[in-house]
Amino acid sequence: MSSIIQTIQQAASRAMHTTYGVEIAAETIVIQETKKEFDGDFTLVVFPFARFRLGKPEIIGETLGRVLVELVPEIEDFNVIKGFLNLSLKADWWVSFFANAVQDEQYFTTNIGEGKTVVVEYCSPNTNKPLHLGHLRNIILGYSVTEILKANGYTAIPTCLFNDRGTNISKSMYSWQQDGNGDTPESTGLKGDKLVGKYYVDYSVKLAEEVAQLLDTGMDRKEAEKAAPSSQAIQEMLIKWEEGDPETRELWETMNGWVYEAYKDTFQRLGVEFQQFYYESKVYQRGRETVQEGLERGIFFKDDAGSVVVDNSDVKLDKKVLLRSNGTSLYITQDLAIAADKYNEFHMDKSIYVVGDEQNYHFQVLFAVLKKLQKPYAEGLFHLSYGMVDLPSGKMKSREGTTVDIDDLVEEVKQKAKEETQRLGKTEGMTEAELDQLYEVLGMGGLKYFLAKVDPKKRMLFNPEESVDLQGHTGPFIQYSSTRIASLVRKQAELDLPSYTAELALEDPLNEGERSLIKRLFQYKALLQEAAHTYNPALIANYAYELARDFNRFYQGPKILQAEKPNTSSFRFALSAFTGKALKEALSLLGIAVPDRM
RNA sequence: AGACCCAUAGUUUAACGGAAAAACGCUUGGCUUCGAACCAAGUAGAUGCGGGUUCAAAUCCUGCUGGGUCUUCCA
Repeated sequence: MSSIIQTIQQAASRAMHTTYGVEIAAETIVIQETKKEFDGDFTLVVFPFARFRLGKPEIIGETLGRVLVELVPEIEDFNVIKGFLNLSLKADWWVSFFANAVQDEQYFTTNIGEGKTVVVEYCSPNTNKPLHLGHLRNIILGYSVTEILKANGYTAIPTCLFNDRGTNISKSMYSWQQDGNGDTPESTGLKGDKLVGKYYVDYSVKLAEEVAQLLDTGMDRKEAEKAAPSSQAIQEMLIKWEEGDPETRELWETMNGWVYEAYKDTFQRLGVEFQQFYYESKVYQRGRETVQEGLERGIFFKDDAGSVVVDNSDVKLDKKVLLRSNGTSLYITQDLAIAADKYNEFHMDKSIYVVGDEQNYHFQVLFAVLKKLQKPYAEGLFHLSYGMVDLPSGKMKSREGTTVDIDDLVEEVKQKAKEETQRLGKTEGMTEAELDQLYEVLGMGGLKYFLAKVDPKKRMLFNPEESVDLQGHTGPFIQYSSTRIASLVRKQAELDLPSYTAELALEDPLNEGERSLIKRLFQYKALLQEAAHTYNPALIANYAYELARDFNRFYQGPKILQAEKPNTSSFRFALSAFTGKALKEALSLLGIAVPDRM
């Protein structure tokens, strides 16, 4: 069934042909939602027709409007303002649209991705510190994109890469060796990632001191950074690790183990689950094979120093080293191997990397290299790049320990949700366990929503005060609308209303609140598709807010369950219940749950 | 030095090349209740600056200014 919008486009195209004799492809005709300060449901933009020199847009609009009313039975009326032709559909059409939607079990899904597989890599931390606010934005994006793709019929596979070896973890290991006194998460009561992160910060502090001393002796900065004892120690440790030195490997396993254990908790609390994990330590060697292959095929070359290099100047990028002169691999080397691993395992059509925009260049290079190698998956690669999260105090730096830890943050918002809930006192009769669950859902909802509502590519400011706001354009606002609906559902069960069916005769005309709400629900599918095409969860987040606002207006209007006519009550109730489903669906795409009461 | 990204109300954010929209804040009004974490009303802008393309530019092109990132045999 073609949508009403396509119907109008096609009719308009025909009308322009018969009345003016001009050919305009239906799909090029712009139809948009009518702005709320004007009368109408959809607006056809007439300005572009001006190029046919047919006269004033107003006149064309009038003429076209008259023809469309004749041609399209769903259209009831029209008005023209400048070059905008506003069309109103018959109320009956909206009513029957809604009746169909209610019966449609597939209403909140599409099948545009059927038969296609997408691998989504996200989170991907260095295993030397706790996950922080930046990761949280990443996780919400990655999780949501995965869910949005699934809702559109794609097979979406969430994966996570652990950068589990190299200098970062070595710094924590070295510092622990020096000053750790055999501390463990158990002995200190610290979560494993925090303990390891503490030593990482300690290391940086110590290194800075050493460098400062060397600078005093007149050494220049670069030299000093290299010559510092701690720095030297890391180089040794890296070599020992590569050589498989048992003691080093054991410490590495142990400390990473602490971190994984802690991450598991955090992932669970956030509700994310990965289908596949990749470990830098397992693949970093294998990237070399790909590099070798490129070298043999003459796509890469060896420079004077003996390192393997690719020249990307043909695609407006620089030269890039792919393998060090000593034969060891680089960050990009391992990404070559992982890309291949993903393809071998999943034969995906698309592969998405959710990574911060500071790595834009890296991914340009990576994708360019894979294209040169003519890999079958090269065309489906996409870097979902997002902006950094800033704090009012400035940029987060994990080396300086100025990050906002996810676990701490969640506790903080949960506490705020608790205070607000208690202040409002609407939770009588709930058990301690239920209350705790509720605070968690609300706090998490507020936090996730705050991060999800901003366009991914934009840098965003995280103000701890505002982000845990519970009023206005927030997660709890939407959750609140949902609990109102849940409450209606409970009440309705006690009433004896006629059940809602498509045949139920409406005895009252559709009012403004009802109509706006149905129109908003009408947008769901198109929006879900757009979110999948643009990999943009913010579209869903903002839609959910608008839907909740429309519902609240409707709710504040004439009574739902106690309308004068029972059939009207049934209809309004069905509209509420369906809105509740839509809110729940939309929020679930963002990993946000809805409570029954709050 | 070069490349890329960003700049919208006091603040945080929206807006397929098509009528600049919300929230927070501030000022009011609405609970003898289908839940006031709500609703309604008021308040605020020549979309950083200058050109250009277009019937139409916050959006595209271009030159500035300001902020950020990258261009390392770091990850």
